[in-house]
Amino acid sequence: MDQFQSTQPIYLQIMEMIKKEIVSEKLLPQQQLPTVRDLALQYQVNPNTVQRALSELERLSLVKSDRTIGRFVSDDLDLIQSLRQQMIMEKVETFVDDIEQLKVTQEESINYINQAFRERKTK
Amino acid sequence: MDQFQSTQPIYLQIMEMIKKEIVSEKLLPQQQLPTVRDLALQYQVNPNTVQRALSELERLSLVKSDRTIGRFVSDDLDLIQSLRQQMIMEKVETFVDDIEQLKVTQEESINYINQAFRERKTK
DNA sequence: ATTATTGTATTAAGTGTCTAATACAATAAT
DNA sequence: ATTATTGTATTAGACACTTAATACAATAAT
Repeated sequence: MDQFQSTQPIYLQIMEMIKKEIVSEKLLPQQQLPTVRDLALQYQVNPNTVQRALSELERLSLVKSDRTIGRFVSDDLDLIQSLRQQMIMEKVETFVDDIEQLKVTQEESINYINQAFRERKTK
Repeated sequence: MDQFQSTQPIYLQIMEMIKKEIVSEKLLPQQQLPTVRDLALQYQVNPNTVQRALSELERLSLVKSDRTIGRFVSDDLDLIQSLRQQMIMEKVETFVDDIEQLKVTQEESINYINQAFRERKTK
């Protein structure tokens, strides 16, 4: 489970992974997260690195920690929903930026996207 | 012109920028690049950082340097073409990965993409 | 021949990330 | 009451990236 790319800080990559799990409801509102130590084992990184990712998520109010009980996903549905929308738009804008710089037209882009989705459904 | 994001090494970001300029023919085959020192001024970074980006590009055979003359874009059209295709596919796959993790459907994705293109054309 | 310009190399210092080891604080579980 | 488990904090060291300052090598321009 060495899933990290070397060019981006690991704590940011962990943040992003957990954010995705929250907005896609793999982690539900109020659900308890694994402990810092367990996540560190799971991700094969130092507990401090997980701690850093989690405190950033706490800064965004996406998780709350009760000392000695554990950490829980926020129950603020509006916050989660608006974060999801924001993440979607950011991915879309970045993609269209990139693809335009590569001189790919709108029609070609759509074809590529459809093709990629098609390939995923077959496997 | 402080266009760099802090979480990715600058030399990689410069590499990516120049690669995009080559595959999109803003830099033509055999065209001379600015000097290391000029690029450093232009990007507002240390010459060593530019040097690192350029020697990576040289490792990929995308540029060649003639000592004391300067650096030139490769004239290998096949290489450039296949790099472009590879970059496109990588952006597409990454986008579809991300968007699926955000629980966005194929149809919704297409709508978002079309919308983003539409907005660009009006401004 | 001399000078200027090119790419290249080296050394030192500063910063951020990550790990390791350890400890503390609060409280649920026993 | 005691113990175990939770989040949190601290200190030290290793490593990669970046900057700064400087120098060298090769050759085009003069």
